[in-house]
Amino acid sequence: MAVSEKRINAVRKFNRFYTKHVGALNEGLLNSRFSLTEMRVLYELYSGDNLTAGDLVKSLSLDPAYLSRILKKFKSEGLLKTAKSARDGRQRVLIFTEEGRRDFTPFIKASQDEVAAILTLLSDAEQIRLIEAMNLISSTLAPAEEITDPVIIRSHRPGDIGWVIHRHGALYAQEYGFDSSFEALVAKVGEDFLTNYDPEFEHCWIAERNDVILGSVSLVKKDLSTAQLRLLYVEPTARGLGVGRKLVDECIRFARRKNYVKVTLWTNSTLYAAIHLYEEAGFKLIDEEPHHSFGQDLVGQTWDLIL
Amino acid sequence: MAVSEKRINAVRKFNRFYTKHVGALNEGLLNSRFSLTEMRVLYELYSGDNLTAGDLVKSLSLDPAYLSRILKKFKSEGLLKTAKSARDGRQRVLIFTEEGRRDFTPFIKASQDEVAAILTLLSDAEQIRLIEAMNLISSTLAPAEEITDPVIIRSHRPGDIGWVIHRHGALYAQEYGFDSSFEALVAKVGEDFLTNYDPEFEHCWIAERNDVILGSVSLVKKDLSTAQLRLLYVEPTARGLGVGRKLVDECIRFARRKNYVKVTLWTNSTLYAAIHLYEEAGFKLIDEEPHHSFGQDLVGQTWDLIL
DNA sequence: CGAAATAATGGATTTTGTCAAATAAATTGG
DNA sequence: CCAATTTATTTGACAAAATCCATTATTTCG
Repeated sequence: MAVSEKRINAVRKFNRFYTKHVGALNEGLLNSRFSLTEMRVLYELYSGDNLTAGDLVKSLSLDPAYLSRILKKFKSEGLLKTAKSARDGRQRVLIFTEEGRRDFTPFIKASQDEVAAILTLLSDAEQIRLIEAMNLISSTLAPAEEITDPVIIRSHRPGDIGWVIHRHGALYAQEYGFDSSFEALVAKVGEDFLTNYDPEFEHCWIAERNDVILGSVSLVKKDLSTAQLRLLYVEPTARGLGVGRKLVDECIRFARRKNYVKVTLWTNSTLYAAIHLYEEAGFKLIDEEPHHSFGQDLVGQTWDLIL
Repeated sequence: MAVSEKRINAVRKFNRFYTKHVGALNEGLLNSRFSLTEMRVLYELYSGDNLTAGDLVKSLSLDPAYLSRILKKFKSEGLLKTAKSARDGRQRVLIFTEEGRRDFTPFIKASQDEVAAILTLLSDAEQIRLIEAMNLISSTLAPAEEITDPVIIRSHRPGDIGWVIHRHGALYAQEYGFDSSFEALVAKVGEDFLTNYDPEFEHCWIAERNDVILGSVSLVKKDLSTAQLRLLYVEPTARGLGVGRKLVDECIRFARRKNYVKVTLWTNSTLYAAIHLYEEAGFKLIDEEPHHSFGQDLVGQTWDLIL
């Protein structure tokens, strides 16, 4: 399948742009006593554990001979020490000395400061979008085996319900053409949740990675035995990470713990991704009914899960 | 304002990731007769026009002497020719010879093929998302002088009111320790606006730059002759751009146009930045009254502007 | 006009990276 | 078990890439 030449060149343009950008960042560290390659080696050793020369050769694509000399220098300076590997007598495990770790920490700090200086120029929203974009690129281009940062599920904090309203309003308008009355409905639900929230029997979960929110869901008390799942949302950029499944699972676990007998939810037939999640979790379609809302002809659905 | 360490490290992680990624791409071109730096010089010349050595030194951050040697080699190989600049006799304009252009084209092709090979592994939607993410990163990180993009004031769209709730909830919790009941109040106001919005006499303005929201304000009808300014918000990182002033001005202009007699607003005494804006716009403090709300002891203020 | 700044280059040197071969320990296949 | 092969690291010799300092030719500025 042919790929559009425009897209190819857009990617190449970004490659050149980012090469320059990283180059500029590295210049800041350039007047130190370590070269760029030495820095990369030290950083890899700093963050990894029990690494051998061979590991570094592979992960940094370095010439073994070159690396050997770099390590020799570090050893002679007292930054590193080596220990014969227990598993393989040919290997040396590389270990930072106390002094080495102390000497190198300032460079980590400097590198962090440089990035921080760039981030402070951006608004909170810009930072979030930047990191989301970076995560998207990494996970798209990374070989599957590479691990990405973990998705964390936490309880809601101030601002989170607003975020839920914001994202529902924006995304459903964009993808399904819903009008403002949908955002108004979500705002009503959100306001109701914030005002009447009973922590004993209700909860809201936020999924995030790197302090960037990826999705959310809430569970409220409908009556003594029934909980209602509401406002499930997953960022388009986070699809495929299992965020939706994790959120639904949290809901069900919480409902069980609180001795609810049933979890119910209302959704619309066009929201395939969400409905798929509900089916997988064991929800059954109870009722369907057409309605005209949010400027669209829709089919509302009620799904129940008996616990 | 401090930037989250998680975010800093997420960015640094991406930098390392992309350094490796580009490094891997470059390896493909490595067994050619050009070095990486030579390649970058040739790309720059290939895509730019009428460049001088100085231009390249700046855009690629190269040592002038080093570049001079690279160019000398290219000239001796017949890839490039130079012409004295008309504007400045010290400068030489660098021009690809026919032969040079012909010789270099295959490398462009090879680089395109390499990128194409990666893109073909992705679905159409993934390609689009990848490129969008790259564009976002480029425009976000482009050198400061290029970020003089204008701040635009526009009317609200779906999702915007949610954003207003989100940012109020998050920032006022962080800076003033307000609890969730504040977010609930904002959500109530927002929901009310969305539900009862009368475009003829009410409005909400969003300030944004590069499609990123920086602030907002709304004006609603209180009675026939009085408009109420509500929910003024400016991103902390956008302070000093005149966003707040622009938003308040819009409000007042709109109120005048709609023949309101008075604009009123309610705020709290601790919100100095906002109050300063109101004073500058001509608002007068009418009434003050202590209250306990949002988990804090506060002093509520009513300000009026007679039009 | 003369002094200072700028664009480009040459000389000398250092730093960085590469290739081939050597050493030493493990693994494999009979 | 042992010879052959493979793997992890090191050394030697060298080449390529990059830098520092000084110089020349122009231009710009006061």
